[in-house]
Amino acid sequence: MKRVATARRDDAGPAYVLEDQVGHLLRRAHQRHAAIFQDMIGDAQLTPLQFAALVKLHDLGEVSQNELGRRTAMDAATMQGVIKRLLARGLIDRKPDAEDRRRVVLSLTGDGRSLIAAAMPDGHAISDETLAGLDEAERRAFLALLKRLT
Amino acid sequence: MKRVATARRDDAGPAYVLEDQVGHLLRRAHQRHAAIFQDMIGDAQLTPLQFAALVKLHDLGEVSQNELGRRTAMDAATMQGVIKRLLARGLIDRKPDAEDRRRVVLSLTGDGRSLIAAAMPDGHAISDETLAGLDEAERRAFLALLKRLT
DNA sequence: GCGAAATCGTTTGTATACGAACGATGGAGG
DNA sequence: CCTCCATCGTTCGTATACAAACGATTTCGC
Repeated sequence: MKRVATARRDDAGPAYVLEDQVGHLLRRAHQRHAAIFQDMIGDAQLTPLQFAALVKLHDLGEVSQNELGRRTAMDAATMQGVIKRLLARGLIDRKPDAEDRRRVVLSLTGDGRSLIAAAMPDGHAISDETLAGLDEAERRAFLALLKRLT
Repeated sequence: MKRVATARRDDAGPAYVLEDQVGHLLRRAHQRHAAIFQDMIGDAQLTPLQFAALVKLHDLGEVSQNELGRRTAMDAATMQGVIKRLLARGLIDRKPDAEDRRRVVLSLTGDGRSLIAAAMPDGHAISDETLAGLDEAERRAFLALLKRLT
């Protein structure tokens, strides 16, 4: 008897189909989200990471650079670049921490505060559009499972 | 009556919670997968994209550079770098296409073929470990939903 | 045929992503 | 007090990721 499902493969293991691998699918879904983000973020001209950093600064008020990195899942080296660009655009402030001289304290400027407040609805629309193919129940199920993979 | 769930927010829209956004979750899941990949790929010293390119070349035999990019979801500029590094390691060959002088034809070398054959089981193990938190039914449901987001 | 449009591969510039190493500082323990 | 260790922010090197523009080539429309 020949196996039907695996056709002409004689080895024991299942075939490695790139399109079925979770890593490949995660990468493609992330690509699509980034494209949607860029299309829908509008005038703000923010990248997903810059948006995330501003949102967290909006939530937290003042926070050290490394702590902001942990809250937004960026490592210290990546944080450098993101912070540098937000500083250059005058969206955030930076001052030394009085109690720990290793640290710097980050916070939003007035420009940063109004820009992220205006962009917040876009953030919701972007998440919505990314999940456009799924109905409400499927979205809840997908997000719950996705959270367990982090 | 005050709303309980939204506490002190007076606006109409839902709060923007970074940790609940699909883009942020996709990014973190992809980060975790990349870390697992690096841990488990072993001696082969391949990145996820290099692995994907070799797998597709293994499946297809000969293919143009742009076509390989489409099959692996890489744009032409990204492809450049990946192909350059695989060429430098002697894992792939490159020759002009006789019928279309714009194209180059890519294929695996003997080294490339044996390396990807040896690494294929690692690919399965990496996908398995990435999904470690989910049972069989959850994995199927998650992958089916994830495919619909690409 | 022939001019326009599309495709192929390349290069440049910007922005993640992260390992590794670094100097400066802070905290813990003897 | 003083040494060891951890943490903070920085820099360097490598590898995606993609927009944009480019020259060379092919195909399409008429």
